Amino acid sequence: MKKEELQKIIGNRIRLLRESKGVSQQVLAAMCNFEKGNMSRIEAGRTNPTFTTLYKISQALGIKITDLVDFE
Amino acid sequence: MKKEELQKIIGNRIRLLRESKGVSQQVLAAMCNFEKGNMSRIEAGRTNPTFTTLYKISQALGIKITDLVDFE
DNA sequence: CATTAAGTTGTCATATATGATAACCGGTTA
DNA sequence: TAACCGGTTATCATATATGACAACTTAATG
Repeated sequence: MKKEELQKIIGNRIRLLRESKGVSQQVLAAMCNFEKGNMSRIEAGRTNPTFTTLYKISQALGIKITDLVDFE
Repeated sequence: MKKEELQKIIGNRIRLLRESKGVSQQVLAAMCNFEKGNMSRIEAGRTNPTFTTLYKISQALGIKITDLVDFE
């Protein structure tokens, strides 16, 4: 599995979960203490997030990180 | 939860899983296409691995990434 | 039409992950 | 003792994540 593909997968998963919670990128980003533009990049798969970034997002979404990375 | 703490948690988890498979850092690192020194850093919690690095490690360990990040 | 909200994109500085190399340590084994 | 193995640590160059900011688009709303 190639890097860009993985980034898209995790990005799409974050988007899916975020939308299921009915929260905007803006709000979710703020809960993670960063800007909406950065959240957009992550969801678009244009970055390879670190473990701690994924953890922050999972916390903000109110889910476990295991559920955040649960794909395939 | 602070960054360093999270890094240690994931590092310890990788070590635990690696040892349970009875494989050395050297061998696991090679399966991930990097050097043993880098695996040592990750396990020691001295780095904040990216999503793709965690994925590579989970694949090398023959487990799902959900199981790799399954802690607490 | 003007304003606002949501999202995208480009750019920047700074921090740090990655991957490699080498030196080193402790234990084991020939 | 010497050689080897598993692991640690320091250091380096390079790539890229992070976080912030601004400009832009589109859609909805006053």
